[in-house]
Amino acid sequence: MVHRNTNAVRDAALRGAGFRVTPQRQAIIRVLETSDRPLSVEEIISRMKGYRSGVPTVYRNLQQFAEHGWVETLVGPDQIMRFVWCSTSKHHHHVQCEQCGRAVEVEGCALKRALEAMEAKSGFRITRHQLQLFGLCPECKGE
Amino acid sequence: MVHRNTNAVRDAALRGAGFRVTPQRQAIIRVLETSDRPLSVEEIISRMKGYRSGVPTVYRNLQQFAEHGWVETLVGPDQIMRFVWCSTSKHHHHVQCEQCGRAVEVEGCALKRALEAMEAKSGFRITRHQLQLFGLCPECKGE
DNA sequence: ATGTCAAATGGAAATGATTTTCAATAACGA
DNA sequence: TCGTTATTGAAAATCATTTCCATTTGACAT
Repeated sequence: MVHRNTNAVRDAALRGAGFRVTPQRQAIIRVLETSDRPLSVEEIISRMKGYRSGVPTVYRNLQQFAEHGWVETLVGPDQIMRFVWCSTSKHHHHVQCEQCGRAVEVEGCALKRALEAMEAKSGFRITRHQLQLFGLCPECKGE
Repeated sequence: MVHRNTNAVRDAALRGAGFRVTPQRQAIIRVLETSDRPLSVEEIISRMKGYRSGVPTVYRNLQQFAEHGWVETLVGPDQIMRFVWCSTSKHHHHVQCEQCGRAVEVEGCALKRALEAMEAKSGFRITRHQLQLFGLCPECKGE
């Protein structure tokens, strides 16, 4: 029930954005939505059940999804692109656990005041920012 | 006078960190110190006066400098590594102008309060963060 | 000065993630 | 059902970064 409904919502979103509904796209979204951490293309493909997309297809779709604000693309020091599904299209950030790798969204953005201070200091008008947070998740910090 | 003094300071810093003083290292540092924006390895090499380093040498040194906190490595969506010289080893951020590309350091970090709010929301203990700021520099926002 | 030796360099080759090409396939409106 | 057009994916290309390794060089001791 829930599952079927989720799929319907997803397909409607795809169509609404002008996408055709293909099993590849569905599979990519399904994997990202159920992942608790950012995934590389390789990881996305290996986690697909029942359907295996080609590499270029996954890259292409992720790029398109990113343009729609559905996924965020993260490039760490290892130079590998990783992708997180964004449940909200509102401005938000991700915190990732340095121990277990799990990442969660932090909705909203508490940076307003800080950005104003930095604008004053630098003389720049700050129009865009990207914040990556790392730390310990509730479980990992517990021990 | 000033120039000679700057060189002496730089060489002393290199020796102090256990590096040998080579013309390549001096050239890399000189280019980064006098750049008003992050540079790729290709750009660093093409800006060297009088001395041209090999590509692997530049990468190796930049990595070492980054480990010492002398440079910050930025990887943008174009997947190319760019490097900025950090005049201070204290925590700071960089704002880059989206129009002209110029980047400046914003010393200090006004995020303390914001990070506490995000810790409360997420349940994570935030230990590290990376903030990239973009906007318009004083000149470019003027028109 | 000179010798010694580990650190440093750099050309060439390797690596490997991402992108391009293009022919085949499939979604979807008519 | 059919035709149009987006989408897919295997293979090849791209290209920034890294590795290899033979050669050079900085720094210290003699």
